[in-house]
Amino acid sequence: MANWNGAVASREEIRELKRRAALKVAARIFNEKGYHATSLDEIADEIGVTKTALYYYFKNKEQLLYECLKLTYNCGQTARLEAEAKDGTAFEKLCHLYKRFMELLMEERGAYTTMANIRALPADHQSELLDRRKHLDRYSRMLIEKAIEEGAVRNVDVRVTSNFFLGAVNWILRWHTEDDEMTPQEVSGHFLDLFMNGIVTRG
Amino acid sequence: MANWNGAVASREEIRELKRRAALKVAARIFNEKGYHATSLDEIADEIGVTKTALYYYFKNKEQLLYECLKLTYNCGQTARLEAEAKDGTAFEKLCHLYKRFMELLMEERGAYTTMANIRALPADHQSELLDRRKHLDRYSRMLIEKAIEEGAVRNVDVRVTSNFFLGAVNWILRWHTEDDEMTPQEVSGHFLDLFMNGIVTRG
DNA sequence: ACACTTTTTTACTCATGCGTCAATAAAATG
DNA sequence: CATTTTATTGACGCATGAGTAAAAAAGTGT
Repeated sequence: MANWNGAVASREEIRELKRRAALKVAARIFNEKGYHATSLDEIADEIGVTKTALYYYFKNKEQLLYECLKLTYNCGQTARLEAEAKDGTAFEKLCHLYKRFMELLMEERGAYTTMANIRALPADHQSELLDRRKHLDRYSRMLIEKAIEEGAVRNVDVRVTSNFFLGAVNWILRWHTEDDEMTPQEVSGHFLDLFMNGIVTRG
Repeated sequence: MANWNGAVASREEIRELKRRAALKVAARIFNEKGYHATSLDEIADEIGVTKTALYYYFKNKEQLLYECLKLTYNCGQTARLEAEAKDGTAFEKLCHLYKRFMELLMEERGAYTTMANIRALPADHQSELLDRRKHLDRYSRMLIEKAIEEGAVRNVDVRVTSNFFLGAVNWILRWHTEDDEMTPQEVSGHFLDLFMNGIVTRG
């Protein structure tokens, strides 16, 4: 057997690439029209295969949704781990958490932010994702509270503030497309600027 | 025929009340689970009638969606008209527009903010709502621009800023329920505070 | 060229859920 | 209390779209 030393993808790699590509297409359409409004035929058509081919890569439609949502929480988790690893003030960590979360979401085109559809998943996947969401949410609220104690952030309502920014972030994938004139870095920078200016303590 | 002088609702009024109640229930579930994930049976069950009864009040499921979305744009329109009528700076008008829009959305429990499902509507309703959305969006962007010219708002990117706040607002109906501990006024006040502090010019 | 595996398709089944129709119940009218 | 109008129901037709099984096609190694 020829060995191109990794220059040519192996069958396994090709399979994985196709899987990712399918996920990406699915996520794009989910973000545009919503999970339930999207049919597998539609996703398959877009890729250029028949629906049945998808079943070769994914167990079912729920699996597709589950993996898209998992990518979203992976973005959050990565951002959180980075923020935790960093040393600095809670305010700095908060900035890092949000900035990276947004960047990763926009870069990872297989992410899907509409959490309403978590309900469509079987119980075990559902609770797994809800737990991960809670984890991220708790961490972000904790940082806001600490940043208030530090004096960097004024005395805002943590719940309202958290939901405020979460909504703005979740909305991003609805209007920012892959070929947008603005890069993920620009958008996330701008968002962070708007948000942080809204909550910092003023001299 | 008895005339209770309006103290007792007439048949027409009762019919209208039932219609509104049905719309409210539908909107709540739409906001929770999404339009396509919601069945008419589910809505009917919640009200305590059968699906067929709904057809006595609404032409079809799309009609239900259309009216929920229309309520959303009515909120926006009302807020816009009030802002236009007010005299004052663009910044003041902007505050009024957003504040009232949020308040009305939360008060009008039949509103549904997930615009992705506009696509599910027939072409004429679709373009009507898209037009109304565009109208509101243009007005809000115009106010931001004017407020920048006035010097009240710093030189932010209008498109990004507009999407930032729109996302936060659209998300409200996902987490704020009718029996929330915070009133619509409190929530909208807090949101406006966060947003405006993020964009104002600093001395 | 041949056997064998991986990938994709064609042709189907089946459940869900929208929408309709005719029949019934409830309410108003005279 | 009979009659008509209003409101609601139960039982169905039908389209859509998820999911399956078996066959065909494409690819790989000998």
